[in-house]
Amino acid sequence: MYTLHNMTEQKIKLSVDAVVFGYEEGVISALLIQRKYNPFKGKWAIPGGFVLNDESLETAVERELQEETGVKINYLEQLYTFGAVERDPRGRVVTVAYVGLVRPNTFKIVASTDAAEVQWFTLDKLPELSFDHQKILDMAIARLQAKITYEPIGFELLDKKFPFSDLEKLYTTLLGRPIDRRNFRKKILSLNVLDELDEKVSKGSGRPANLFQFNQKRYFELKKEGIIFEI
Amino acid sequence: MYTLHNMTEQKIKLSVDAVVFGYEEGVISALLIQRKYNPFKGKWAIPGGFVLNDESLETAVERELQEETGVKINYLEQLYTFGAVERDPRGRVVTVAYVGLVRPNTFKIVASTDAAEVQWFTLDKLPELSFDHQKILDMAIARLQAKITYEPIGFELLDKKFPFSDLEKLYTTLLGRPIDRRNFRKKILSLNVLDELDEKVSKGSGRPANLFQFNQKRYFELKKEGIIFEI
DNA sequence: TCATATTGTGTAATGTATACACAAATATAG
DNA sequence: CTATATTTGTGTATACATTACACAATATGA
Repeated sequence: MYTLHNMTEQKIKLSVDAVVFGYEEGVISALLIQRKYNPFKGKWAIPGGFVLNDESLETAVERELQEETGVKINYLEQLYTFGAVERDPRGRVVTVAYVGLVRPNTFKIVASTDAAEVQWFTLDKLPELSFDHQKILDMAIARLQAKITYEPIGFELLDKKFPFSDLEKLYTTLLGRPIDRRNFRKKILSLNVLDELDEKVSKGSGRPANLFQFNQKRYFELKKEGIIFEI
Repeated sequence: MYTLHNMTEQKIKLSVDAVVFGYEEGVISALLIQRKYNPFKGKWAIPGGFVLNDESLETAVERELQEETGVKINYLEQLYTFGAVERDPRGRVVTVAYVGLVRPNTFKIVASTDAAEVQWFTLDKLPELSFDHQKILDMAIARLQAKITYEPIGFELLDKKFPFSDLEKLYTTLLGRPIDRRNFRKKILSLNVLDELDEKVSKGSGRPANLFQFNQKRYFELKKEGIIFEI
């Protein structure tokens, strides 16, 4: 243990990184930047950067995402802190990793500051990543897959109003296995967190679908009563 | 985003803290230290300290625990990273918090370095804590309660060989609600991760109990096959 | 208007969780 | 030594939840 005054020799830098997931038309993607500078110049990485002295970790993540990619994050949660001694060739850098969810269709991604390029990569076609970012991304995927079964975070990836089939397709994709449509619908509706709207939408052929909307207020009420979301 | 060379102005210190739980005779306790120096001199806190430049976060936790309390940790997992700007009056300190489980009867706790005192506190009689440590402890309790229902970490708090009633009492305590003995036993045994030994133990009056032992190897095999532990 | 595509819906069978009571083996008190 | 108290060990019936499964309704496009 050291008191702070004789800890001036601590040379550890603190950064934040965010694995940002987006979903569109049955495909999950992660947002990556191409590094403009060394180390790993030209290689892909998850967006992130160093924390400023007077900003919280969450603020840092949001600022970096804004700066590097133009993304406006919809849902953000801390994932894990990676502190292996040799994870950054520049020196000791500990990074607090986050998972973010966004609706890709609500904005345009634009590379800036230290990102040469920003791009969505579908999870089955990821490029080689810098640092230990593959490990971080793997953990983020695992977290997302686990979490959608016990927290209603899937809605953060869909439009505010969505047909039930979108939700079903999202879960099929995320869980990587088929879902029985009838049972899934029954279960989700029995959770009482979806409002069925008086609007229909038809995409191409087939019977038009009713639109639904996640009722977050109702969810928090139920959560307070100890009623849990589980799929 | 900043590159490392112009980040020499980052003044953030990184520490680790550990909420260490122990269990004995139906009671869960947390290990706390009494601070020897300011800030919060004389007040209780969870053990921890600053990370050295060339050690991993886990190494730092184990070192600090050893230095301050003499504890040999049995199970350690990262909990959350706390980075609020004003959480430490000395300046910006971000801390990576861990949860540790130990068997209190396997060693003697001893205060040293910056701990004036080390003591086990049962969870219903916790003292006022320094910094944001109450928040950390609350989160640690929540994590422990949640985790014992889907990972076999309860065994880390018991003796290697234990009667079934110990396990049952542990779960009753942790979950804070009564458990049906027969159903609990059925469920745990059906998970196939306990070896029933040919040893009996009798504590006071009553029929002597058979001893059981957690078979970690078997657990990992089952986990690899995707068979999950759930209570 | 016919074929094709997608949404919307109920029931039976299976599996899982819960509720519940008494005999066996020991210690202790009389 | 016997009776009583204490703790362990065990099975079955019921309620509840999950799963499997098929066809009608409503649209588009040829």
